[in-house]
Parts: sequence; structure tokens; C-alpha cells
Amino acid sequence: AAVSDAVHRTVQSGALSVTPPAEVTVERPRVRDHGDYASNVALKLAGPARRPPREVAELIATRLREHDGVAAVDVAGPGFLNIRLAEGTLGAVARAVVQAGSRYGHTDRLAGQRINLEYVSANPTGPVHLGAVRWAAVGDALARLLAASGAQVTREYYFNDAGAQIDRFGESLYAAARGEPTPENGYAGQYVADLAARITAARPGILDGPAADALEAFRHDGIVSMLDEIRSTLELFGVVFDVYVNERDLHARGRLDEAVDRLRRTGHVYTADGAVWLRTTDLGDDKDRVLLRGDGRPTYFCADVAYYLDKRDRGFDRVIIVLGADHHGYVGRMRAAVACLGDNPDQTLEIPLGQLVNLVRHGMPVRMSKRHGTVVTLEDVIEAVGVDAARYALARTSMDSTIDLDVDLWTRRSADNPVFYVQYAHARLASLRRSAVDLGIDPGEVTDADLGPLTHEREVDLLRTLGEFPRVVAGAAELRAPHRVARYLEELAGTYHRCYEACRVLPRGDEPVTGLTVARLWLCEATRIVLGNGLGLLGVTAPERL
RNA sequence: GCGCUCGUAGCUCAACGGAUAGAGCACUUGACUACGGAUCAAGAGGUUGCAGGUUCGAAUCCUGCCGAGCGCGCCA
Repeated sequence: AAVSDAVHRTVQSGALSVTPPAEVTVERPRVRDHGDYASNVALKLAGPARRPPREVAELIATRLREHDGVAAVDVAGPGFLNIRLAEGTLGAVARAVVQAGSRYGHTDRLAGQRINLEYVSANPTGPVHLGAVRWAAVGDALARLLAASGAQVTREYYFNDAGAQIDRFGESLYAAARGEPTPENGYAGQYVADLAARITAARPGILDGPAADALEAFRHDGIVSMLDEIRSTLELFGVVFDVYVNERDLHARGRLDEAVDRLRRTGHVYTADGAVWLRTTDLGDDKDRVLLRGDGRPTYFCADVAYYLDKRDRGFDRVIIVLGADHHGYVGRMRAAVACLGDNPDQTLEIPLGQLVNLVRHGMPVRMSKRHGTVVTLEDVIEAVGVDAARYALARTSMDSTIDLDVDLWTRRSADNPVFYVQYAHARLASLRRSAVDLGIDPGEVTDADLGPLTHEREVDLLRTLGEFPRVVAGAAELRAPHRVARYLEELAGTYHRCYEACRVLPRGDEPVTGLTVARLWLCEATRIVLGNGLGLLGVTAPERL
């Protein structure tokens, strides 16, 4: 804010003939010699202002030096502003953290945005598989991040409970119940046999009645219990959705017909070879798409468009759908369809694509589920590494990278396991707090004056890192990149451990409790809070003990 | 064939067009009468797949090539 203000005043003074930018970038430089904060505004403005960057930087620096709390401003390199804060002002960070508590890190950066966030949406024809587990972890963390940034977020799960795949699922259950082989393109695996047996037991005599009734019963009961199972497994994983939408409901409510009508009015719909098409090539797709087949039945694409419209009609101004890279074909045609509807897909539809996951044990990919005899499932992952490690591991890597989730690494109770490294720091801080209580130390209410004594290099590092947290959260939310929070937590844990080595907190033996003791206790408490908040954003617990 | 994504230290991965590309692991050398050593300190490790281009500045943006994964139906 100070930098932005300085830029404005420089412009107002007539020294620069440019429009001040809406936002200026200020970041913590990687190299500590470059000050507490650094900005590249001068480099950005040099072009429009038609002045050398260093000259622009000097003009802004002059104004910036007039600010309270700014100790020094240097112009460095091609025209960076390196800002050093006055000693003692950093202590206020710890007070701010302690006073904000669990809300520290929250901002109103995305206030007013109504976001519909869809993720997982695994088919109800089987248990949640490994590929979707990543989107459960990442999607849920993203939802927490967006909410922490002030957005109004609805977490949504779409059940594809209509169409031929569901019929095949019902047929597979029916065949299994009668002891017949799995139909072609049907569903196999132990879970199918188990489920078929449960349904048969719950509906005595069902196999003796008409085949059509039995098929319908197996289809219906099969879907219902798969939905239940999926929901409860996700809940075990700490992932709970606000809204579950069934594709069948969209059909039943006439939403697909309505979508086709809406599209017709845009003039992008035509009929050819007996089918109804959407001319998505008008808006960037590489081929047109069928909405209604020759026999009048809608395609999945049609349902997808209807579902998008349904979300928009419910008042969301931004629709985000987290998908695996294997669905990337969906992106182009949906964007085109959205544009056909008159929306700007850059503003209303966002589809982050993520790479796939392999579960690895003893250096070898795990292909088969223990329990289901099919692919690896969410339950397998929970059983193999536990909820905390799985969620952390899946969320700490950029979605762009494929992940090898190494069971041996993530179950290890040592420093090379990142989730343990971070949780250990939290447990150590919690232990310290218990020790302080045992010693009868009561720091009372926190004030800036309490924190004045924090001048050790390691303490200052820690304060600076704590102060970064809200920006990290906001950035991670805006970039849809929860892994940034995990990386930050690892940095914070390391910074804390280094401070801990150098700065003894509690008095030894019969040493007195000093102002420094109190200051350091507050610093530790602030660190504990930030570690806890950060882990919370990832859906990982912050244990008091390990 | 067309399209999308990815390629960074030995390994797993960071880096919103910014300064000397960073962490952890593994490796080498150190620190334990411990506020939780499940930690810390130091060292070594790089032509960011290759070649051009854009600009004050490129791992990042553009073009071509090489390599890997995935996708391209009136399937779901």
C-alpha cells in the first residue's frame, strides 16, 4: 500500500506522465540483502513513462522514504526498489497473528465472488479410484482457500446417474446376483458381487419375478448404495460437499430440453443426418458437437451444457470444475458452448486440469486394490498412508505434475516426510506451550510493547515469514494452487526450527522470566497458530502431540 | 494424423516475466547433561530437453524440433 501510495504521489507531483497501475507488485526478495520487501514498479512504469527505469525508481524511492516505518529504500539492479522496514515494526506481526487467531490469513480479496466449485464427481458405478482422490484433496483445499479469501463458495459433486453406463452397471449387478458372467462392457470386481448379494438379500424373491423389474431394482439399489458409499468414504477423507446434483434430476426437470431451446435461440444450432448439432466451431472448437442423437436422445455433451446453465441459473458468476488431464477434451467444447450461450468463458468457466497419480510401494507402482480387486481406491489410499499424509502429499505438488505417491515415504515418521516435518513443528510448539503453563508463566494480553525485544536475526526471519502468510493464502487461492500453502508451511517449519536452535525461550533452572521470555512465547504462539491455520486449509490436522 | 499437458541438481519437487534458478532426500563433515535431536550448522551438486525469437530482463511468453503422458465417436 505504501508503494502504491508513493507511486500515486510521484505521478501527482508531475514528475511522471503515466497512469498509475491499479496494483503494484511487492514481494519478499529471495536474497535477504535485497531488503525486507522489493518492488519492480519502476521497471514496469519505465516503458510508458519513456524514462530510464533507475530514474523512475529514484523518484518513487524519494516519496517512499517519507513513510513511517520505512527505514531505507535502495534502488538496485536495473531499477528494483529494495525496502527495509524500521526495526521493531515487525513485532506487530506476531500480535496481529495472535489476535486474529484462526482467522489469520483470511482476506477479502475475493469478496463478492460467487463460485461453484465442482470436483471428484466420480461415477457411481464403483468406488472412488486413485485418480479422483487427488481432486478430492486438491479441490477441498481449494474450496477452503477461496472461502478464506472471502469468496462465497459452493462445493459441488455431480453424479452421472443416467445413461447407458448406469444400465450396464445394473445389468452387471443382476448378472452377478444370478451367478452369470459379467456382460460385455460391464462392471466386474469383488465389490459388484458383494453389492449384488446385499441387494438380493434386501429384496427377497426379486430374482424370481419379471426380469425387467429385477433389472430396475438392481440398477436403482446399486446406484443408491454406491452414492452412500462414495459419500461416506469421502467424509472419512474429510471431504464434504454442499450440494450433490444428480444427472437424472436434470433430465427429470426438463433442464436438457431447456438448454437446447436456449441454444437454438442463439442461432448456433442446426440439424444434419437426423441429429441436432451445436456449431461449436463458430467459437473455437475443432469440430461441431451433437446435442440430440438421431433417435432424439441427448448426448452427454448436452447434459454437460444443461448442467452448466443450471449452475449459472442458481446465481454463480464463476463455475470452476477440477478435472484430470484425461478429460482435457472436455475443455474446448465446453468453452465453445459457453460462448454460444453468450457468456464469456474467460470469466464464467474455469477448468483446472491436473495430472494423474500413481501409488508406489517399494519402488513399484501399485495397480490393484486390495479390497475391490479392481483399480486402487480411496479406501486403499487411506489404509496405506492415512488421511493426513494422503491429503498433504496430494496437495503439496502442483497439479501440472504427475505424482508418484510413495507409501514408504509418506508413512515414515522422520524429517524426510514433509507432513511429519510440519506437524512435528506444530507439536513441538504445543509442547512448549504446555511447558510454559507448567512453569506458571502467564504472559497476559499481547501488546506491541511485549514484542519489542524480538531483534535476533532468526526471530526477525520468523516474523517476516509469519507476515507473509495472508499473501500466500490469497495467492494460492487466486492461482488455484493449494500446493503453495504446503510449500510455505515447510519453509515456516524450517524457519521456526532454526529460530528454536538459536533462541532459548523458557528460563533454565531458576532463571527469571524476562520480557524476552514473554516476547518469545508470543512469537511461538503466533507460529503455532499459522502452522495450524495452514494445515487446516489443506484439511490436515495440527496435532498437539505426535 | 490432429490436439492438450509435461520435460528444472543423482531422486522427489519449488520458483505469478525479475536480481546469484531454490528446498528436502541421498552424499561428505560437524553439534546431543534434550524448552520434543522426529532438530540444527557447514559443504558439494545445474548449459532449466535442443535450437531460434520477443524485451531492460525468459525455466516462465512465441516458433520449430526431440522425448514422455493423455485425448480425439450420434461411447460414457
